[in-house]
Order: sequence, then structure tokens, then C-alpha cells
Amino acid sequence: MMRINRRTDYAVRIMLALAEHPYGERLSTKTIRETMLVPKAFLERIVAELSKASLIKTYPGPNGGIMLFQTPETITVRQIWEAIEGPLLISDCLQTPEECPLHENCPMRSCWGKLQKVMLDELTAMTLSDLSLEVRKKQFI
Amino acid sequence: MMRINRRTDYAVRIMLALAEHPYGERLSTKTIRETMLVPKAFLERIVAELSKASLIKTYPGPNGGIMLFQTPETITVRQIWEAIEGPLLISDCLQTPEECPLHENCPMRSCWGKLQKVMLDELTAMTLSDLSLEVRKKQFI
DNA sequence: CTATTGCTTACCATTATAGTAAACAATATC
DNA sequence: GATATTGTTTACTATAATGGTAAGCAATAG
Repeated sequence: MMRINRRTDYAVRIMLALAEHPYGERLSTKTIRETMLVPKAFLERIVAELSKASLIKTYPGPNGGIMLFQTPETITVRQIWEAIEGPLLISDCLQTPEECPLHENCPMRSCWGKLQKVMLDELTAMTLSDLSLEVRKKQFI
Repeated sequence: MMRINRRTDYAVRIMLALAEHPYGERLSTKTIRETMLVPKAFLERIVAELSKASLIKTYPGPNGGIMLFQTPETITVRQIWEAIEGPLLISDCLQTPEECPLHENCPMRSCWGKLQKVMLDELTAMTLSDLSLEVRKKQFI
């Protein structure tokens, strides 16, 4: 039914929790999972993936925690998405057109290619700070 | 991994096969499934769904077949999509915000809401005749 | 040394997806 | 009206993706 991956949703939540605190501040994963309602075992893996993708820095040990690697203005939802799921590819047809049994003039490639493009554009346009602002706006109206 | 539903893909193929013939012409499902490479049993159900959604007219019996209900200019990919999958909903959060455990200022609703909007806009903008033209362009260049 | 924190691996249950098969219903034609 | 041809419907299966859990490992501040 073409749903957002829950792990990606959680990943954005985690990044947003960090973005809502001053840049450079560490938050423990416990705090984040409690405010953002992310299951523990799930969050652990997601944090590791965000760390591998260099979107966050992690600090084990007492008074450890995680923090953003860059400022929220420079982090896009697309980066978070790709850290979790890899590049968006809504149809195999778009990656390997030469393998398409309908060949050169496959009508689907145009159709899904356009759809994927607007999705990527939107994901690239949304930064963490944009989202963070949206949240605050709603909070104070 | 957020893939296009294969059934929706097949549905667009079927509609496109019809759109590439003069409006009003009937095609047998056999012809369509051979040119568009749609598995028989799959196609049967999809045709029935397209018929229920009043996107095609069907004629059983010898010399039967299917044809478009409207001209290709007036049929959007969104209509086809919704005939097969129902309305696009990439996150439950967007349908029932009141049930969201993160309440009013859920940061995800803004994020996924924007993404869903550009997707819907694009699906609505793409008509069958647009796609049909694209195919022909590629064929003759 | 130890408590606290993040990291890794393996696993499970449920659902969605892709596809198949077979019997059924309508109808043009002879 | 018999029959072949077409679309309709239902039930089923196998595989993969998703969402989630659990337990042990590794780093480190105090």
C-alpha cells in the first residue's frame, strides 16, 4: 500500500529530537525514545545506522549520548532516508532499464520516473530545521 | 523499500495499451497481456477492478474485449492507482491525527504530509495521453 | 572495578505481495 | 440452442518485507 517505512519514520523522529535542542548538546537514547516513542531495540539499530552514515556522533559510557554531526539546516530528510533504506527506488525499471522486458519505450519508466523525481526533490528540500520550525509554529498557535 | 505496487503498474500498462489505440476500439485481454507482459490470472482481477471503478467497459463473449470508458486526456494515473489500491496514504498519521500518540505537534505529520502532497499532485497531473505521447516520442527519436 | 551507555547479532510473528488455478457467467456465432 | 470465446470470481500458496524482541558485547566516565 506504499507506506513510509517505520524505521525511517523513527529515524526522522530521532534526528528531530536532537534538532530541537541547541546544536552540540548530547541527548541519551533513553530520553529520545521516551519523548519520541521509539521502541528500545528498534532505536538501538537505527542509532547505529545514523552513526554509520555520519549523521550523528555517539558517545558510549555514563554521560554518553548522541548529538547531530552537522547543524539542522544542512541535514535533509533525504539523507536520513538514505541512511536507513538506501537510495529511493520505487521501481526496478528505473535502475536497470536495459533489463526491462518492455525495452526502450517502456511507458512505465516515464510514469514512475516522474513520480520518483518529485519525491526525491521534496525529500531533498526538507531540512531538519524546516521541520523543527513547523513543529514550533503549531505548538504556539 | 517503498516500491510501486506491481498490480498498479500492471493496471497502468493495461490502460496505456488501450490508450495507444483509437478511442472506442476494443482490445482483448489476451492481446494486452501479451504485449504488456501481464500474467493472465493477475490481469483478470485487475481488469475487473478497473471495470468496477468505471475506467473501462468490458464485453464478454467472442469478439468481446475491453475499451476505455473515457478519452485518455481525462484519465489520470491517480484514478488508476485509486482503482487498484484505494487512496494514497503513506502514513496512518495523515488520516487520523487525533490518534497520533505524539498529539498535535507531531513533527512527522508535516514531513510525510508534504511528501504525500507532491506525490498526489504528480499522479493527478499525469494523464494517459501524456504517457502515451512520451512513449511515442522515445520510439521515434 | 563497575555502572552506564551505545553496538551487534540473531531471532520471531504478522502482513503484504506476487502469482496460480479452477470453476463460473455472459454472449456472438453458427 | 449448442458451443467456443471472452471476461468474472473465488480460493489458495509461496516468498519477502515489515515491525518488533531479546540477549549479549564493547566502550568509557567515575
